[in-house]
Parts: sequence; structure tokens; C-alpha cells
Amino acid sequence: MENRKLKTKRYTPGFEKELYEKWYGRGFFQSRKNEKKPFVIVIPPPNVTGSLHMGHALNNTLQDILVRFHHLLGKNVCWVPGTDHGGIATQTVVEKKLLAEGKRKKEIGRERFLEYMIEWKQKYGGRILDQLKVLGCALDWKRLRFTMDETCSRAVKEAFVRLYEEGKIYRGYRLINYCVRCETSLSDIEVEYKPEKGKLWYIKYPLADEAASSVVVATTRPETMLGDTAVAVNPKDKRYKNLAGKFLILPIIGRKIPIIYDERVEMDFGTGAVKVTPAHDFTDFEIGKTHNLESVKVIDEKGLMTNLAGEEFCGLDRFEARKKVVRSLEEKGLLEKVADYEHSVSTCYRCGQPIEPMLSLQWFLRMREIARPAIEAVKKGEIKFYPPRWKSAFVNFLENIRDWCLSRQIWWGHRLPVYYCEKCFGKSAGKSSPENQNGKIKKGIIVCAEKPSRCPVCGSTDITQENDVLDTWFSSALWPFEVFGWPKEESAGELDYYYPTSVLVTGHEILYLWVARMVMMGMKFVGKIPFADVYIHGIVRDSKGKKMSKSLGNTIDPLDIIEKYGVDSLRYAVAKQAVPGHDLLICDENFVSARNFMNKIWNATNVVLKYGRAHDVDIAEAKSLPDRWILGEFSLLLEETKKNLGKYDISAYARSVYDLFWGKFCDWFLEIAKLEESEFSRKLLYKIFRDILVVMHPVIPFITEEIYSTVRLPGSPESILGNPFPRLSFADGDSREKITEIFELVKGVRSIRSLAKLPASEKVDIFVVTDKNFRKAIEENAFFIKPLAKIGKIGFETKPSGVCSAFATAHLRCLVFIPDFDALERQKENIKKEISEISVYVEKMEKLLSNSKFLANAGEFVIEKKRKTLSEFRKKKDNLEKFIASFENS
RNA sequence: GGGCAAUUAGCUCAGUUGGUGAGAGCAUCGGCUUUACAAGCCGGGGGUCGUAGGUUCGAGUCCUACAUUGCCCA
Repeated sequence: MENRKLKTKRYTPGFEKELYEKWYGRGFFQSRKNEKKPFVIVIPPPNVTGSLHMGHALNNTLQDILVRFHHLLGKNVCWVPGTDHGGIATQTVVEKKLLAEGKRKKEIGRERFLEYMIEWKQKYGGRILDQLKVLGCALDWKRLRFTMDETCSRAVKEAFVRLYEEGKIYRGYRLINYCVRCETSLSDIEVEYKPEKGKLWYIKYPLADEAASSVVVATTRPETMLGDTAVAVNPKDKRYKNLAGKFLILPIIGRKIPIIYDERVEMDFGTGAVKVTPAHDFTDFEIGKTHNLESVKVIDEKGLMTNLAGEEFCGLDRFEARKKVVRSLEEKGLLEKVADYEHSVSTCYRCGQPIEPMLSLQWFLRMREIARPAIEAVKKGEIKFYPPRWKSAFVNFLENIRDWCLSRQIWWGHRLPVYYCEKCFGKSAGKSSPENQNGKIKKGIIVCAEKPSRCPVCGSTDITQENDVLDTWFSSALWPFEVFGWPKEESAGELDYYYPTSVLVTGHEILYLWVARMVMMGMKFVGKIPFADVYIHGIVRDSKGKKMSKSLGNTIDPLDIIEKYGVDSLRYAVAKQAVPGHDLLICDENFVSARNFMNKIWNATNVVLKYGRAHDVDIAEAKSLPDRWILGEFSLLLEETKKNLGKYDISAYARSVYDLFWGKFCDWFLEIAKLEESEFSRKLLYKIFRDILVVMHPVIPFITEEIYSTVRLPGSPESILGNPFPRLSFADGDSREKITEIFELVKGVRSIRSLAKLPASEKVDIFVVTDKNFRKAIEENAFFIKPLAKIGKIGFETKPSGVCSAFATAHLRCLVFIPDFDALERQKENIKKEISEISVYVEKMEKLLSNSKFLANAGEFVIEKKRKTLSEFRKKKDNLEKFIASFENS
């Protein structure tokens, strides 16, 4: 027996950091282009402001499982780490911090502010990366990227210039979504709709010619009436047929506005007559275009009323103005009624504040054409979704895609590579006028990667760069290829080798914001899809199914969990919950249960070590039933693991290793091993244990490595990661059937013992009636059957006298001699109950097998299987009946 | 308003192309200081598979409607 032991009696985490450093130091995570097939993942770059939350823990655990699994399979694995500059979110964080120090962004100026930002990023931007190391992520740190570093900036500029030169990017005066809190425009998919219990105000607009009569319009936003330039009704609406050509007087403002007819007006909204505010509503903007209406901007970028809203309201906050407008209308007797009204309000996905649709000069990317190849790729199945149901949503999004508002009025990000020649620009049009609506007027606009020294048209040096920065997602869209050096020519080799990547792992929240855009940009610039598979995992929720959020106070901090239970427990718990297509409901019990599993593995190690370590065994020599059985089970596990991880069913993988390790290896094989004396079996015990460690390694890398370092043989790979994924193909149905029956025998005896409340020390004798095959199997394996079931003698031929209870299986009948009459009675009842249950089933089965339609329609395999099951059930029933009969007779 | 998903034991979930006494873990109850493990071991109880129809020799699995919940889009 060996003296080798683990350092602690219990699973006691604390060894992780050292192991990570070892892996890193040995370069296990580093990938270089070679002849092998690569397996590539680019990390969804976390925001630099971020610190590890459960979502990250899940997302990165799943990726790490895949990465380590493919590493074991012998692929050239490359997992690229990085962080995202996270425009608005990051700027807000730093802005708040500065504000706490009494510094205002606008006062200190753009340059100084950016210095603060960079300083802040240097200081805290690496936090999340360190946390990924704690989590165990096998990332190739030499490839670390930041979306605003040199290579990424170059890619962003290149992409922007190319798109501009192709006419895909244009500047336009459009209605866009504007967040007055973040003080920037947003793209249409950065807007979230939230239901809100609001009001519907019914306002009278007097007719211009006949002040006594009026048209009543209903609105949820009375403050915008100050910018109305028409009232619209549906041409089919009979109620308003007689108003054609008439004008109304806009209350408060006194502007004369026309009544127009437009099919886009919903007749059943309010009174059927709606106010039209082209500058502050998307539908109204469209209607305004059709009818050549003026756009009157009454709310500015800070959410305050403009001078066009009238002196009385100018400078008021939009919600204050609402109150004042309503009061004013009331005073004038123009407010007909107010009703409760539930509607959805568009809000900013970053800060949750109501969005202000705003007429504004912005830069846009034409999407239709760019989306087309992406649609094709998905439809053809070149890109697969797991679970597949996301495919149709994805295609639907791309097919209805609208132009992308690229510019943001913030400072942190990639400043647009757009320059204005003040001289030329001045000639064409004023900056704030609605020039360039069709993207055709380019005078004075210079788009190039580096700032030009003089205007190529007039030679002026009076050149200024566009103030706006690009939407953060624009740079994220280039992520899968910019990390491999695009567009630099000398990187072509790497790009060719690593791109397309193998799989993208992410949650569905950013399917459109990010995934879709990567696909479009990848196809646009590299001409190939960026990844073959998109694995969409669930969202981490609390035990009641609520999304975790700081405001609800139901968050779980992964670092706390790591502290308390160890990082492997955290990883195992989330992996086990990661059922495809389901969100993850996580609570403390999940971690406790995972930790217990870690402890089980830890403790089992000591038993294995007790029986020594041995070099590989030749499985062809496996003779004993338990050996052949565990080989078969392990072989199945290997097959299942490959199958499950191949289809990103991480949960099934996690559960199957648990079942095998605990339910089969520990509960049976290890217990048998303790009683085993064959040298081959001892060697096999070690081999199977070591191989299971390898199979479990992807999900629980630290504990498996720690144990491996203790159990490994001299001359074997130093790290568990240096081992190949076990290869074994072993199937022996006969052993499986026999050992299953033997386990039934053990469990049957245990059950009767338990019912009879026998003390553990008291052995029972049993009498078994079975055929010679099973008898042989029982005799050969009595060395473990007896101790595991606390059996004294096993008789086969002469039935001993005495009181007995009994049970039966398909192949055997077993009498258990016990001193307790009550138990016997209980058992008799159980058996009678079981007989009647089986009878019902047997009858059903007999009926089925005599049903000609079944015999005609069902497959041969099914019929054969049924026949076999029926005969087994008949035998079992027969065995049980024989027992009852023998009991009644004795 | 349009679409998608889910609904199986108290909880979280498995359940292969329809093929049959309905599965696991956790929780619960009873027993056990069993020399790896009480973070454990052994045993037990617990389910008209959301509801109502339909297809089929056969439905947890397929179809239809409805209900509830969640999500996406508008």
C-alpha cells in the first residue's frame, strides 16, 4: 500500500492560484499557428468598468469548458482575451467619480477628461481580467486586446473609411433616439420598451375659421404639442370627412396648422385625430416628410424646452413643461378630458431614462446590402445557432434592419475619422441645417484614417475633426478579425489560420447588438463568416426566476462564492444548470451541492491512492464482472461527453460525470475495489480514476489538476492538460445485465434489512433461486455481494428453514432469513402489491403483443424488445408468486 | 399587436426518430459514530407529465385550441 495522500483531509480550496500560474508559465494557453486544426474562440470582451458578476462567471466557464475539452482532444486551441471600452457606460462611471471630486466634464474639457479616462482604465481596467484568471480561464494572454488599443483603432478607422468610400456611410439630418441623461444619440436597437401607466390627454384644437368648433386630439405627451405642425386623420375615417382643406389654431402657440389625411393614423387611438410633431415622434416624422410639414424642435439635447416652444416654456424641463402645458390648456378650457392609459415608453438601455426622439445631424450606416450575405449564411446553415430557435429571430432582425446611427455625442471612444474643411464646408451648408439628406453632398467633408494637413480641394489648413465618437458596437463588430491583425497585410497568415473562429458563446441579450453585426462586418471585410456556431446560453436568475440586479438586491457575487466554496464548485454549479435554451436559476444550494461533489472526488482520491498507482493496463485482459462493467460505463461516458459537448449541452456533460463518478464509480466500483484482490482490478481502478479526472477537468480544472499532481506517475505528463482525452471503446452487454442483476440482489437484501430494522452488525442468510449463469455470476462475485449487503451465507440448492422475507427480479428469486415477523408481513404486502402492479403491466403487454396492428406497424426491433421485457416481467411475477405460495404453504 | 419558448415529484431539471410498470439531483422522512467521505452511507415516501380535444395499435413525446409564465420584436 502506498503512503501518498492529499494534503488535506477535506476538499480545501486554496491551491488554485499556484496552479493557474503553472499553466500560464508552461504556456498551455498559448497558441501559435501550426499544422494542427485550430479551435478558436474570441471572448465576448467585458466592459473595462466591469467586475465579475454571475453572467461573466457563466459565460466564461462555458467557454473555458469548451476550450479545455478541445485542448484535451489535441486541437490547437486559441481563446483570445480582451476588454471593451464600453463608451457610454465607462464614461458615466468616470464622470460620476470626477463629479464626486467636484470636477465637471465640460469644465475640464475633452482632452483633460480623456486623460482621466485613460488613467482610470489603466488603474481599474485590468480588474475583470484578473478575475477571469481566478475563474481559471485558459485564455491566451499574449493576445490580450482592448477595443481602443492601437490595432483595434486602426481596424476601426479602416472599416469606417472603406464603408464611407463605398457610399455606405452617410451623414444625415434625421429623427434619432436621444438620451438626454447620457446626452447622446442611440441606435434604434439600444432602445428598450417599458410598459408605463400614463395618461391620455384629450385636447381641443379650435378650427381656424370657426373658433366655436374644434377637433379633439388625444396624446400621451402634451408638451410636444408646442411643436405640432399638423393634425392628421385617417382618410377612411368617416367622422372627419368634412374637414378636408381646413386649418386649426394650435393652442398656446397660436400657429395655424393644416388638417391632413394619412393612412398611417390609427382610427381607434383616442379620437382618431392625432397631433403631428415631426421633430419628436417617429411616425410623425414620416408623415411630415410625406406632407412636407415643417419640423419644429421644441425639446433640446438636455431635455429642456427650446425657444421655439415659446417664451413661457423655454428652458423648462420636458416633464415640467408637460404639467405647465396641461395647466395652461385647462385654464383656456381646451382640455376636454384625461384618461388613464397604459402604453410602452421607449427608454435608454444604459440608464433607463425615457428616450427623446430628436431631429439631429448624425452619421449613419446603410445596412440593407450589408445584411444580405449574413441572411444567406444563416439561412444556408453556414452559421448554426444552439439552440436553433434563435435562427428565425436572427434572420427576421436582419431582414427588417434599418440604418445604423453610428455617431455618439460622448468623448470616450473612437472619434470618427471625419474631418471638416471649414472653408469648403462653410460654402456648402451650415452644420446644423438639414443638408445632405441623401448622403450626396460631401463638400468639405474629408474621411480618412489620419488627419489631413490640408484640404484636398481648396488646400486650406483650417481643418477640424468631427467631435462625435463611434457607437462602441461598431468596434465590437470587428472583434473576431481585428484581434488577428486585420487589416494589416502581414497578419494575413494568422487571420487565415484562426478565422473563422469555431464558436461564439454569448447570452441572447446582445444577439442583434453584437452577434449580428459581427456576422455582417466579418462577411463584409474578410469575406467569410466570423464563426461557425453561435452558442446562446441562458441568463443567470435568482431562485425565484428574477433577473439578478443590484437594485433588487438579489445578486450573487461570484467572488464570494469562490471564497466560500472554491472556484471549481462555482464552475460546476453553473455548468450543471446550463441546460440548453433555459435560463439558470441559481441559489446557494447549487454551490453547496457542487462543493459536496468536490469533496467526494477529493476523498475518493485517498481510497484510490491506497491501492497504488500503475501504468496502463491492457483492457483486453479485463475478466471480472465489475471491471468489465465499469469499462463499459466509462466508455459510454466518453461517448456521451463528446456528443454533449459537441452540441453545447454543458449541463448534460456536467450531470453525466457526476452520475458516473458518484453513482457508479464511488457507490459501487470503489466499494468493490476495497474487497478486490486481483492485481489487474487494482491497476484498472487507478487507470479509470485518472481518466475520469481528465474527463472532468474541463469543468473543474483546479481540483482535477491538484489531485492529478498527487496521483500522477513519474514519467506521465506533468499537467493534466498534457494528457490526451481518453480513448476507449468497450461494450459488454452481458456483463452489464449480470451486474445489474447482482446490484438488484444487493439492494433487495438491503431493503429488507432496512424494513426489518436489522442492526448493521447482524448478517442475514439468503437463498437464491436462479439459472446456472446467474448462479455462477453470484458465486464468483460473492466476495463483494456478501459484505455490501451484509449477507452471511448464500444458499442455492437446499432451502434453509426459518422465517424469511423475499423479493424477486427477472432472473432470480431471493429469500432473506430474518428474525422479524412484522417485517415479513410488511414484505408480503409489498410483494402482493407488486404482483398486482406487474399483472396490470403484463396484461397490457400481452394485449399489445397479440394486437395484429401493432405487430404489423411496429418495427421488428421494438417487437423483439417488447417480447423480451414481457418474458422478464412474467418471470419476475412468477418468482414473486412462488414466494407467496411457499410462504402460505409453510 | 406579431413571434418564440416553457409548463413532468415540494424545488431545479432529464426524458433520443412516438414504443410503455414515469427518471435524476436537491429537499423531505426513517435508520447508521460502517476506517475515503456526516460536505457521508443505507433505505423509504412522493407525479391523473398545465387543461381540453384530436391523430395513432400505442402520446410526457406529434397536431389543434385554451390557460399560465417568461422572452424577443413593434
